[in-house]
Amino acid sequence: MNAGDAGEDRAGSGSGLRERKKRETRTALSWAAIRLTVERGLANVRTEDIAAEAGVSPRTFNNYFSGKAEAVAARQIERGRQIAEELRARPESEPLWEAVTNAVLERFALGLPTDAGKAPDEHWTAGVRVMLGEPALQGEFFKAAGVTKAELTRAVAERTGTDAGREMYPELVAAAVTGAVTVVSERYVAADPPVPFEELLRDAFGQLAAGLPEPRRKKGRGSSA
Amino acid sequence: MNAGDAGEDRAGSGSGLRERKKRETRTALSWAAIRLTVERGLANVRTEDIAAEAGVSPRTFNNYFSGKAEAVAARQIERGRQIAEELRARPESEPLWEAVTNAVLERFALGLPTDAGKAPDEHWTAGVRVMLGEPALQGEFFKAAGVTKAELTRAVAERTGTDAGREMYPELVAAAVTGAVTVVSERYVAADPPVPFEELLRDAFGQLAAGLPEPRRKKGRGSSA
DNA sequence: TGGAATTTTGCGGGGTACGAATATTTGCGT
DNA sequence: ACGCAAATATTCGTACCCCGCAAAATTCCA
Repeated sequence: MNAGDAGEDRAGSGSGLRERKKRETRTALSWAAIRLTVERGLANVRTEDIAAEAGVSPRTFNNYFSGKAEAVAARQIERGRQIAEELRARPESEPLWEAVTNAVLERFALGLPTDAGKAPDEHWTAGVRVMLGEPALQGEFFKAAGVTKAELTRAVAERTGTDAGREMYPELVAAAVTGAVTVVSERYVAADPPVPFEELLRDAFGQLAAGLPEPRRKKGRGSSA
Repeated sequence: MNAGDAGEDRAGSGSGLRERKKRETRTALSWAAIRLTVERGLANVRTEDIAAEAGVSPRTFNNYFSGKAEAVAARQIERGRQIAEELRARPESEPLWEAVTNAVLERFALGLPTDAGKAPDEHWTAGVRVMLGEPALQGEFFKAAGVTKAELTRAVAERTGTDAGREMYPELVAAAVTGAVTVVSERYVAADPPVPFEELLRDAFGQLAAGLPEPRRKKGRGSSA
């Protein structure tokens, strides 16, 4: 195998020194890529810098990631994977929407400034907003969402006893959920008078579960949430 | 302005010679990129080849597109734009879901082999399937879907008289729709006993509009759609 | 402990993206 | 019709990126 290859590289698989080091290097590289990008902007970060930051040779960087963008997005993929994992772990008794909501809240909304007492660090969050807007990264972010969708599809299929190969249902749910989470996250980050993540999420999922009913507007006013 | 820049470059804007030539060059480049990629695979296409195919200098290619991937995806973006446009053009009387369904069918399902009498050309369609799977392109494809989502968001907001800045509703609808269309397209392309596009689409939208109800499975079998 | 499996690394080559300067084409006023 | 100004295309040069290859270093396990 060639280091970062797609083999059974899953986060918690092997326990040998080898596997652990590989995972550590991978995380270190991804983390370095993120930090440098937030601080200087993607264009001013060379792969060489990232490698140096993680303490490996430049060539090794490309053994793990095919490019800067992929390295930055690796974190999001990991988070998505954890959400799917959490969904599988929810008790069978929970209705699907409740389980999904809880899974997202459990694994996604952790460590967010409004919810935790972290130091928001204006400089950092501003940089993050810039990073999320980088055109060269958005493709990879969407791609990450695609991976998450795939994992959620499997989890939903399992949970509802549906055959994802035959029915569209699990994939439709997964697509709607990832889409909604994306929307919610953007709103959450951009909200100027900050809004609790959970509130936005429940609102969004509520609309989805209700079939996205068209808000009948009376005369001139839009209805308020 | 520098050729392919983001200015008011919209498909049907200016009518001068300048604007037209620009649009023609752009389409020629995108089309060339697609054709060569389908025939040889993305890795065996140099930007130089694409430029040559379109009859411009290599440097000019990069004045229009930031890379091969973007050039290939340009077509999809255009299609998405047309769907949003069609949605705006649907009569106000149509309920939202119906209007969306019609808009998609009108502008998306055109020229599909099963529906039209085109020559399927096995060689070509096989190449297309390969292209759609190219990892280096998927990011850009997702990005294209993102652009479409944005356009749909505006169209839905207009149509339902909702303020997309305040309410999540239009964006949620747009996200769910683009997600569903993606799922449907994949199924349609992969279906071995071919299935009509319209059938899949109505099924998917039906489930969305119904709130994606969890199919209560009885004992051992999944329910059929 | 010793060899097998795996990973890291340096090197080299083919390409890509883009800034700057220059040439060319188009739009438009007179 | 002419010629100037603006927009666009081209040429050239540079920095960087991605990856194949094969040698060196590390880890595994019997």
